[in-house]
Amino acid sequence: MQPIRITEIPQHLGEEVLIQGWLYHKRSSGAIQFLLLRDGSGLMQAIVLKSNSAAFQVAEGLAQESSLRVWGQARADKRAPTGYELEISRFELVQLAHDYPIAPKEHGPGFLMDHRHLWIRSPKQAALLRVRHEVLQGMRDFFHQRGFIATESPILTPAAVEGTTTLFPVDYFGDQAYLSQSGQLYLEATAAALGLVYWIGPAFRAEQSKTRKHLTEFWMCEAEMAFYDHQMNMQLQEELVKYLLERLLKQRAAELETLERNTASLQKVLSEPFARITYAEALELLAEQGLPLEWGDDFGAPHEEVLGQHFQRPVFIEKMPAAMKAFYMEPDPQNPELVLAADLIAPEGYGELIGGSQRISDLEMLERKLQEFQLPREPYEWYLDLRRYGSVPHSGFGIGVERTVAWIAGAKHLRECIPFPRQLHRIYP
RNA sequence: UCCUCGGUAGCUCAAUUGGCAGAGCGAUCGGCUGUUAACCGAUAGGUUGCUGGUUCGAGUCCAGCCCGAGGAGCCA
Repeated sequence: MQPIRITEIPQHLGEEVLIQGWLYHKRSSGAIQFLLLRDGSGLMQAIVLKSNSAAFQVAEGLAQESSLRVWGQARADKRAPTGYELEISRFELVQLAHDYPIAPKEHGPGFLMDHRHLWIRSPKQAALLRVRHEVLQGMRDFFHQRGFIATESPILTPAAVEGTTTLFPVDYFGDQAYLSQSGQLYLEATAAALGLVYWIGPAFRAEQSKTRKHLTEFWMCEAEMAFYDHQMNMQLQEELVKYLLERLLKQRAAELETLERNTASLQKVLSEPFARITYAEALELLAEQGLPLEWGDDFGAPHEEVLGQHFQRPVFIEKMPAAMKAFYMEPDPQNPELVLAADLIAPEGYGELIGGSQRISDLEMLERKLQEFQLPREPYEWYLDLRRYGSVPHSGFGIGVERTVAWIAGAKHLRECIPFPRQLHRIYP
């Protein structure tokens, strides 16, 4: 008999089916035992009656997370937690588990993180990982549908991309190399080769960050578009985020339900355009809200919170002072003190989702900027080549995978939005 | 790196002014004819993070260290 997955049960009511999975939880009441099974796709209740003595005996000896194959009749039953249950006729115990460490009760974050390899089996964590899958698959589909080429940037890099954030050093046959903090510069090269490109890959930041919004190893989806200006860039970002939201609300409603996500605020985001304000307007708004900033100051967590609260939807903040952003950003033709960059701030306190900008295409200006930012020229020679040979206006952005997952899923902490998070002083398991 | 809080059974937590180390969950055994983190009874389970100090006596007070959590800065 071909096994079916728990999510397929509604299509097999009244049939004898085979489910392969693990025991999530067990209850018993005299002549009946209730087994809560999980198979990776979902949870479902199975029952064993005492009249089936062979199966009943096996069920009595089962402990949490024992692996098994069960055969039985699938049916609808209002008393079952998911509305469906399986009356077991036969068992095959694959492996009997003993003393599973994670009990069906509350645990502290330290304990759960030490057992992350097992924690991901619990319903909410598994749901988060399915949401993550859908977000990543959505990104791939979105770009593929628009004719973007999926490409790659190197993880081992010879120099800092932006020269600012702390990097993880790696010994590279005696030379100093670093784990990449962004694939952007390389994407600019592939965009000049392929036109429209994107990649999804890890980024590494050795910041001593210790907050729920940061990981030392996280995933970014970065896109780079030849002949795109700043406005087209923001438009594409908005379309991507809305596509992901719409897809998740449709395809992963069950997971969002498991996660107890209030989807009304997400639905609302779909119904209207994202807010767009300039850095100068943001400063005015923040001053009105009692959080004044000096010109040139970057936003902190409380400022992002206030902006998100004010708009109740994602908000682009564009045209920041050039000095507070990266060297490669195109100056605003209206005011060269500003750059054609935009950050997309998520609502509900989830922080910065996207950072993007139009890139400098003029060779002389880029050379000048390297000097202003006191960056060495040699490591960037190849990057300058892109401005020597067929330079075009181009733009791009990077969207944080975990932050997108956290926002859509309503997760409190980024560490739950990646299978094995890497955090300050935590690299086990 | 800075600020705040914490570390007691496998887990989540109690323990009065410094005076016999406790409960629930989990585990094990038994009971219960539809459970919803089922319920009822029993059993096992401890170097109170580490080192030193004060004291007749320290889980409790003091000092140092280690580890964890939350927040800040930085960013995606």
